Order: sequence, then structure tokens, then C-alpha cells
Amino acid sequence: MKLQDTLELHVKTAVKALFQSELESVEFQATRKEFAGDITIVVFPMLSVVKGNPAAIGEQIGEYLQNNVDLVKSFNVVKGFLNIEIADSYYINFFNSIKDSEDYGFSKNKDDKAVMVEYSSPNTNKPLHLGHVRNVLLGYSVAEILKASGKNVYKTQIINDRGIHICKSMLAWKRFGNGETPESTGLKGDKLVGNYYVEFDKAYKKEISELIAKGQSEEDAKKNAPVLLEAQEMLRKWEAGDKDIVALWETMNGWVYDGFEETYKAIGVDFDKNYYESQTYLLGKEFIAEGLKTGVFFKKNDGSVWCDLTEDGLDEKIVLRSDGTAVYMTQDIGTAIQRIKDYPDVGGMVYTVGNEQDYHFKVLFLILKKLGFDWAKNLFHLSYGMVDLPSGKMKSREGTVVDADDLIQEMADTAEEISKELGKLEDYSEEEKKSLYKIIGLGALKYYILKVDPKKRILFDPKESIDFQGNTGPFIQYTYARIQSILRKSNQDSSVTLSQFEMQLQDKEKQLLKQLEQFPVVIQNAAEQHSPALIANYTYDLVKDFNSFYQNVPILGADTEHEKAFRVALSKTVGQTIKNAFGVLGIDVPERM
RNA sequence: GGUGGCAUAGCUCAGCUGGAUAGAGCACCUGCCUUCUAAGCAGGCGGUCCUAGGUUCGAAUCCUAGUGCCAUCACCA
Repeated sequence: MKLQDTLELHVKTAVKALFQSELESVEFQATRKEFAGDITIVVFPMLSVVKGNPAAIGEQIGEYLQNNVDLVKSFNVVKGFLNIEIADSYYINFFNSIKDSEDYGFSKNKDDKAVMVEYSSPNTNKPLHLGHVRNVLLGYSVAEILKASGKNVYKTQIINDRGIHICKSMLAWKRFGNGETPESTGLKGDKLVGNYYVEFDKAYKKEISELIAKGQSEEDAKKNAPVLLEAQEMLRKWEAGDKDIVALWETMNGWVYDGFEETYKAIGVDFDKNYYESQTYLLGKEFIAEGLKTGVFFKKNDGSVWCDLTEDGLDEKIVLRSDGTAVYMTQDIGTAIQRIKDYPDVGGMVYTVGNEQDYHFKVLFLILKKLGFDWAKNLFHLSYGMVDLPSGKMKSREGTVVDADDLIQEMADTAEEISKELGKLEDYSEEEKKSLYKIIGLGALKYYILKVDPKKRILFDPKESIDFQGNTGPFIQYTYARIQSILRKSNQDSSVTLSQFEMQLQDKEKQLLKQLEQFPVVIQNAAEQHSPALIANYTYDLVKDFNSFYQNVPILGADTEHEKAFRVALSKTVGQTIKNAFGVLGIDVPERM
């Protein structure tokens, strides 16, 4: 039984014995550093049942607990707070129960219903940038956290592979590309296609100004520019299945997928299944037709199909254009249904998408409910804040985006620079060094992004590089490496049992044990709240405590063998917990650094 | 204008279902490497928790109103 639950029973018994009153619940909190004790009972809420002075009541309950409960070693009362010191034996028993477990913190019970997490939805006309990076890191981590909390999880992405934006790149490539390929240029496929998207925009802008010079209004010029008309014509041909256009579309999308794959691999994320909008929008249309029959949707005079959500406090929403073509909503309805068809064990889905689409997902979930799907009540939009630059929003066409591949490389470069200054890796091979720089650089980037609450927007200043000191990924990785160094030197048989030790825990040791005890709770909270930030902040607290212990208490140089054995085992368990916590954040830990 | 989100130290962020004197990191200042990795430790400086009301034993936290920033309200995605 959990410490709190045990104590709660005893406190209720105490109150009954002392005051002949029944408590509904007992309020606990961690004892603040400046007071003696491990756990604190707040007396104030009891006053509604027990009349009297809070401090005096606290004294009496404390006295009772000390005399009747073995766990309670001593107590003190400050105002209405009853601080209780827990016996060392409790913490030693706890430690023995977890110290050899490699998956400490992870739930062993598995739900039979799975959850699908979507955490990337790129367009295939340009490379991934910092905004996608936040999306991907967040979603990957939430998927891993859900797994750790006992869920079966499928990771997926939705690739927006059709539409006018792709035709723009295709058209520009046809016009100016001279048959260039990733092989002929040495460029990553997504970069090559992205370049032509920019080329299109240049040509488009040029034609607009030419038309304006000829006397057209800006509005007309934007509509009449020949390249745009041609791109639109291309889209119509694509939808009609024109062989050449479809072939070109397949080729260029193929280049982009290869490029994306490389970036995902560099980031260290993967997917169990990819979905493509070109393959799901038709299913969406089917269900629009279905919904028309059942009255979920209605048709306007011009032929467009809508869903009336005014009774739910929203507006009318279009689900099919008057020309019968699909909109975004159509595709998303189709994709959701397709996923449940493919994975019947899925009972809910998480969509990792920026908060600019809050309204869209509110509507999507509502429509799926109206269509009568029982899984529709378990849909969650993991909405996150934008990543802004000091100059404002990132815009690909204005060249103000922070490219994902470049960013990852820069982080590794910074790690290399710092490592060289510190000069601790002389005996490493070039290959080992390179892999370590990547681990550290990525660790810095991922931690930087994941430690902030998903809801909040992030301001990223490319000129001020991400820190490697303080509350950062490398700081935590460094602590892990230190622990591994101790383990290498100790040569300790890890199977020691510590219950036999007659020992007095030091404050720093007890603090670590208390912190370790929290880890499974933190995992569950993070899963419920879909927040990797909780894991990141927990890990930082744990690591701060460990470093304080490390620097103030001798481990290998302990006075007795018993103490040494305990401290080595404690260090090992902290290391394992760091590894597990960082694992669900998608961050690697190094053996040395 | 309607709706939603955010607002805590110079900067970046914590602060769990309301609880003790609001916490970290960066930056700035002081100490600590011939003992387990100084990407570290120990300490100092730094606050109108956006504003005004309200709820109560008690509010950064909950409620109301206002201010500021962001997003959204398209036959765009």
C-alpha cells in the first residue's frame, strides 16, 4: 500500500479515537525543505469536523501516530501543519523493491484498447522546419508516455500529398528544372522540391507585377497570372487521373518521402503506419453521402454540403464543395474512419496539431460523434503553441524558417565545440565522438522543446544558441554519464540486498529515495495530461538532487562497505530512472561525455 | 465583433486537485578541481504572480469584469 494511503487510515483512526469524529479525507503535501520531516498533514481542512486550535489538534494527532504507527518516527507541528518523519526502514524497503528493475516507473498492466497517436502532418511541397520538429517531438514523446502508462499505442502520420501546393512545385520543376533529380544535384529530395516551390512563387510574383504594369488591378493580377492558372489546370488533370501528371506527382512525392525519412531518422522518431490524404478523401466523401441520408448533413441550393452545428454553439461547416470536391474536413473524416477500419482495437486517437487548428478539431470530433462512431468520444486534440522567431512567425516563402536538418546539425556542431573545449574524450574514435555529439546536440534540442508546457508558445532565437548548462538535456546526460563512470569503477555485484544493513539514511540519500518514489506517479500524470514537460521537470529535479548527493557524500570512498554498496546501488537506480525518463522523451543517454 | 489560449525575477521556465516566507536555470557577484567527470557543487543578488473586485480560516491557483499578446471564425490547408 502507498505510504499516503496507509497514513490516511491511521490519521482517520487517530481522529476517531481522539475526537470521536469521522474524517472524509486527509490532505497531504511534501514537507518543505526548511522544516524537519518527510510528509506533512494539513490540519486546517479537519476544522470543519474537529473543533479547536489547529496546532493543538496537530500535536495530539502527531502524538497518537508516533505511539501507534511504526512508520512514524517523529513529528513536529508548525501552525496548522503536522510534519511527520518517516522511519528509514520504509525507504530501505522501498529501495529494495525497485533497485533491480530496468523498467521502473512503467506500468505493467496493459489496456486492451489501443490508442493511435498522430504526430506529423507534413505537406509534400517543402522540407520540415522547427515547427514540425516541435510537433514530432511532442507527439512521439506522448506516444511513449502513453505506452509507459500501460496503453497499447500506434504511431502514425498523415501526409498531405495532394493539392494545389504540390502542383506549384511540379509546375516550376517542369518549367525550370531541366530534369534535375536528387541524384543529379546531391540535394535531399524534400529540399529540391522545396526549392521549386520557392521558384514558383518567384515566377508568380513576377507575373503579377507584369500584369499590374499592364493595367490590371492587384486582385485581378493574382487571379490571372498564367503560372497560377497553369497550376490549377494541373490540379484538375491530377484529379482526372492524367497519366503524365500523376507520374510526375509520384516521382516528386517519392523524392520528398525519402527526404522526410532521413529527417525523421535523424530526429530519432518512427511511425507504425503512414496515411496519405490522396487515399482517404474518397472514403470521406462516402461518409458525407451517408450522412446526407441520415440527416447529419444537408445540401444547399448550389450543391455544397454542410453540417449545422449551431445547436452546439458553433457555426455551419462545409464538408463538400459545390463542385463535389473534398475539403480538409472531408479528408479528415475519411482518415479517422480508415484508421479504425485498419486497427479495430483502437479505442481512441490523439492528434498532435498546432493550436491554430483548435476550431477545426472541435468540429471534426463533433461531426464524427454525430455520424455515430462510439470511438469519437475518445478523440483528443493535443494542441500545442506555435514556435515563433524574434521576427515573428516563420514563413517558408520568405525564407525565415529554421530548417530541421540544419538545426539538428548545428546542435551537434555546438556539442562538438563544447566537448573539444572540455577535452575529456581523447581516447574516443572519430566515429564514437560523432555519435556522441549527435546524442548531446539532439538531447539539448529535444529537452529545450519538451520541457515547456505544450500549450505555451515557444520563442526561439537562432542567434542565442540553446544552453548546455543548468536546466538542459546535456546537464542531465552528464549526470547519467557520471553515474556510469562510478558503476564502471565500483565493479559491484548488483544483486546485493540492503535490508540487512543497519544503517542511518543521510538527508541527501533520503531525498533521492523520496524523489525516486514519485516517478511512477509522474508517468501517470504525464499520460493523463499529455505532457512530456512533467517528465522533463521531474528528471531535472531528480538529477539536481543526485548531483548534490554526489558532490557532498563520498560514494566509492564511503566509510564502510555497507554504505558503499548502498550508495553505488542508489546511484545505479537513479541512472536507470534517468534513462527511463529520457527514454519516454525520446532522448538518448551517453556512457561518457 | 464572437470564440479559444496565454500573462509569475532582466531573460527562459516550474508551481499537482486552493495551504507554510512564490521556486529553478541563464545572466551578474562570492567561494570550491593533487579524492568518484567542474557540462558540476555551495552561496549571494533579483518578485505589484497583468489590473480591479469577489469566494474563504487561507488565492499565483477558483469566480466575475477589464487590459495586453496570439490564434481562429473561408467552397485554404
